[in-house]
Amino acid sequence: MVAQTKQVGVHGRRKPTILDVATAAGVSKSLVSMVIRGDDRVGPERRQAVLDAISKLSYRPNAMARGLVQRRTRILGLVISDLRNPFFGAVVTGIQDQALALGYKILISTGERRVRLEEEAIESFLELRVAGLILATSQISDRAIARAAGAVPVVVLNRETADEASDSISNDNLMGAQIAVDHCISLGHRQIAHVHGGAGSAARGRREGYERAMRAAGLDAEIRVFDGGFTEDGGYRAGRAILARRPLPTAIFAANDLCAIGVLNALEEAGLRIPDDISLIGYDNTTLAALRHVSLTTIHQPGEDMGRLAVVRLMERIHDGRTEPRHDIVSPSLVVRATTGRPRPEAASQPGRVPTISASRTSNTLEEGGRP
Amino acid sequence: MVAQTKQVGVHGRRKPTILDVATAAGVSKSLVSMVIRGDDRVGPERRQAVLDAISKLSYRPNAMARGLVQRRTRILGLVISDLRNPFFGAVVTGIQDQALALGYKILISTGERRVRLEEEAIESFLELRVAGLILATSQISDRAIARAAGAVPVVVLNRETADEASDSISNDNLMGAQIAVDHCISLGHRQIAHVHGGAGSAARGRREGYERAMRAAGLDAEIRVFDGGFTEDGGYRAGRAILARRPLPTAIFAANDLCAIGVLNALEEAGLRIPDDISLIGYDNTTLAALRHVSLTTIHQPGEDMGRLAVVRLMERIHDGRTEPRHDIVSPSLVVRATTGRPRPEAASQPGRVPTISASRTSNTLEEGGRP
DNA sequence: GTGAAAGCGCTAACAC
DNA sequence: GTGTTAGCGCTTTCAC
Repeated sequence: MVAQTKQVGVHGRRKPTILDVATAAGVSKSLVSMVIRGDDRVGPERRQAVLDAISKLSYRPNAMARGLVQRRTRILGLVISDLRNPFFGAVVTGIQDQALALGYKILISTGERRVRLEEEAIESFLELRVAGLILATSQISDRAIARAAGAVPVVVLNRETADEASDSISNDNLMGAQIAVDHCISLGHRQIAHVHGGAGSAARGRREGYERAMRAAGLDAEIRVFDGGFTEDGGYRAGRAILARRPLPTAIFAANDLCAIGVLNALEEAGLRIPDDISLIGYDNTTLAALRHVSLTTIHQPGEDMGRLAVVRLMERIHDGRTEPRHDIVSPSLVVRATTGRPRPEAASQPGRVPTISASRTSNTLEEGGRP
Repeated sequence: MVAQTKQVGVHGRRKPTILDVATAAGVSKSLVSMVIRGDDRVGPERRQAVLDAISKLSYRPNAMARGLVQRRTRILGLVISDLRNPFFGAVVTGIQDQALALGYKILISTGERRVRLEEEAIESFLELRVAGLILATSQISDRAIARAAGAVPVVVLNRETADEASDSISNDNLMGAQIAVDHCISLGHRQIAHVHGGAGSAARGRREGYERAMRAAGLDAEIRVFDGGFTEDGGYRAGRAILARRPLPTAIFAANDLCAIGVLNALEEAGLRIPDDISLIGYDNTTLAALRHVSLTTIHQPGEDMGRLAVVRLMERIHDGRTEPRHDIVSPSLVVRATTGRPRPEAASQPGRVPTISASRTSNTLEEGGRP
């Protein structure tokens, strides 16, 4: 009765169950269960017998069966919209660290920036009965978030939720954008353009911050917003659009690092030198920005900390039964690297230089750009 | 009997089951089940009643219960060692595409380059009874792979497995490395160093290919291997090590793009110009290499295709019952960008080049460093 | 300490 | 077409 042989390929073989282990070890089901769960009131010899049987059969407990009966899992679902954005690498590290420390596993799903897929990913996690959900995606609808939050604790990263039922952790995009703009202004720039990040709320905040800072500096008339997106490609297109208009801005604040890189590509392609001809500043302080070869001035947000905090917030709901929403806002900060400098004294419209690929922006370009 | 109220926070509430839906709709469990599964022999009015009840209760089928009884899931597990390596972005895209098309979902887990965590991730997937496993990690032990392959179809990416039970898909690292070295040689380089990628088998293959190509060209005496790793950091350290020895190589073949970027950083920091002073070539053709600002000559491997193929191979085992292992090797190809060029003809100045102020300064540094 | 029994939520025959 | 029934593999009282 134990060994029915219905074999389809190597893996069609029926996997051993706890009952098989019990039989092999000559004990009962529950004894095996206790051993697996580390219950201490099991005799050492029987425990060993069970352990032997487990390894002999290479038995692996069925997480579904266990989850079913316990009515819970220790899995946290993480939905990331764009795996290629290195900012999420930092976030994942933080989440993973904290979750592991608390005995939870994390499973990641990505919709590859397609809203439909992302919502399906959430749905799948919910069907799997994950203990909590971390949403690092700006594209999903509020409705979808509310739906999810009705079923399981949810924390949303870098997105303002009007939702009462979910927590959120964001960096202060308004502040970050203002810091970025103020940095440019303090260097002497006035014509500062912004490349907008698209539909998400993080993008909206950054844009809003940009406009506020410009207005606060009396630069209302200089506000220029170009459509871009959170991708290199979007940035590249925005860069081309910027180049097509006159006068050129003397500084550009891009929605995020990826986008800034795209802008950078477009500018360099046109023979402009950064920061001599145009200053450029990004957002996120990803590893990309830190590459010495890129050396992008940017706004730092503490991704790892945000990831860790997300798990903590989840646990408060899961274990402590908290129900009031919490919305944490972490402060961004400025990281000055090599893509921002003083504007040229003379009008900025001489893209005639021959750009050599590697020497276009090395150490003493700053001297030249800074010359009075 | 249906509504027992054991409430812990908002989410402690017992989630609706198929029975609740049946009661609400005034039908039986199995009728509900049929509706959910899209069985066509259900009357339209009852179907609608069920659908209404489902949405009213916001019922969500329990994937664990379903999986338990069906003894299978339609989930593919993907273990990635390093989310920050953009090469895997492409791989994930390919896998996701193909899996979705075939009605499978994918779940990703990462060990953040820590072997222990990666093996635990595999174990978790196995306990979850995933239908198949894709391993994109070079660090895991053969033993662990064999273990996994004993339980479920496994395909390993970019790693040679001696294992009989699992499939693999790799690019031809030997060939790729040879292409890289030959490219350098054809440009006139002889002193070509290699930055080794560490413990993985992909790294080993690339190193082996490097050495073979060098020997084939009669450059046995010029073989220089520096420890690096598949990270920017490792590359940076290797770059420093290279700089500390004389004579400097005229070209460097790095284990992968990330590593090459690190080398690049070290070289530029020392004032060297690429490719004028030293040529540099990477591996993977990640988005990183394609950034115009980096513009790294590199070896392309078709990540998306490899991802898609991985899913296909899995399906062959899952559905067609294939049991003989298949080991696919895809061909890498050369992508020439801006980091490789002819070696300097012994400290002579390069005509036809328009050096900027900074460029002339940095080239001086090199002459000094390169003098015997 | 240990074993028997009762489900967890669902699907899949199998009757009606 | 529709309802009834018997488990899937596991944990968890509760007797012994």
